[in-house]
Amino acid sequence: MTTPQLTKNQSLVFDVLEKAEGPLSAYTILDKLRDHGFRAPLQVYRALEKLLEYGVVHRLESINSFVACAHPGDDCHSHGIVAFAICESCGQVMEFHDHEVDHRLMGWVRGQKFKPEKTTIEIRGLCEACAA
Amino acid sequence: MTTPQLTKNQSLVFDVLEKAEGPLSAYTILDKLRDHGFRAPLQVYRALEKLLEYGVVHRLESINSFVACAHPGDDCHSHGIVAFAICESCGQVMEFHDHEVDHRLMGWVRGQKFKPEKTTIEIRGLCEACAA
DNA sequence: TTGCAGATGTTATGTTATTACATCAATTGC
DNA sequence: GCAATTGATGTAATAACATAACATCTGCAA
Repeated sequence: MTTPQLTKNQSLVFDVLEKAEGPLSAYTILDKLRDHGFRAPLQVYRALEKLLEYGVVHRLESINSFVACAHPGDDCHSHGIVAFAICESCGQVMEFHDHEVDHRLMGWVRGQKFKPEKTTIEIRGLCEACAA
Repeated sequence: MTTPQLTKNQSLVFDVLEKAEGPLSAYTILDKLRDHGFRAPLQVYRALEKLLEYGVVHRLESINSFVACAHPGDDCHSHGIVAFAICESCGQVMEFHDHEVDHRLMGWVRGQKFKPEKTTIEIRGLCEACAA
C-alpha cells in the first residue's frame, strides 16, 4: 500500500510525531496543535486513525501513545509484525522486526485456527543510557 | 514466587475473574462486586495490582482488561513471556508460551543493551468459532 | 447544479486510571 | 499492655484517554 496525500490535519499530526523525541499521547498532540487551530480530541484521533491505517504511525498500546514509524518513506505494513522496546525512564522507543518471531507466533495461531488481525509486541524496560 | 494468602478484596476480584468467560474491565469487575460492598474503582485497581504482582492475573493492554491466569495453582512468572490470542468477536482469550519467541526477543534487547522489565504480546483476531 | 463522499468542527459524554486523604486491622518492639 | 509501624481498606475528587452524535464544509463527478 502506498501512502496517499495527507490532509491538512493528518499532516499536522504527523509532523508533530516526527519531530517528537518519543511517543506522544493524543492529548499531548492536541496541546501542541492548539496554535494551529485544533480545539478537540477528535481532530487528533481522526488524523491518527488514518495515519495508523497508512502505516506511517504506530500505536503503543501499553502506554496509550503514538509514535512515527522509524522507517521513513516506507510504510510498515510490509515488515510483518513490529516489536517495540520502550524505555520507561526516558520514553525512547526502538522498533524492530523479526521474521522468526512472526513465524513462531503465526504458526501457533494457525494451529489454533485463530485468524490474526493485529499483533502487539511491546517490551518495557530501561534503555542503555537510563539503565546505567 | 509463591502466592500469599489473598485478602478479602483480592479474593473477591480474583473469583470474579475466574468465573468470567473472558477478560473483564476494572469497571465491569466493580459493577459485579457492588453487592459485596465495593463502591469505588480503587478497590478494584488495588486488588488487581496485587493479583498481577502474584502472577495469578494478567492485564491485556490492548483492550484495557484483566483475565485470570490459565494455569491454575501455578503462578505464571515461571513461564517466561506470556502471549495472548484475543478474539475480538467473542472475547475469548488463549494464553501461550514459546521459549523460542522469548529467546529471539530477549536476544535482540540484549544486543541493544536494553534491560527488559515487562513484555506484552497480544494477538487480536477471530477465534475458530467466530471466524467461521 | 445537484448530489455524494470525505474531511472537518463542536459539544457532550463515556470509559479508564490515579491522587489525596482518612480509617482500620494485624504485628512488632518496648 | 501499649505505642509504633505496616499493609489493607474506604471515599471523594479528579485526571487521562476515547468516542458518539450531529452540523458544516469542500471538492468532485454525474
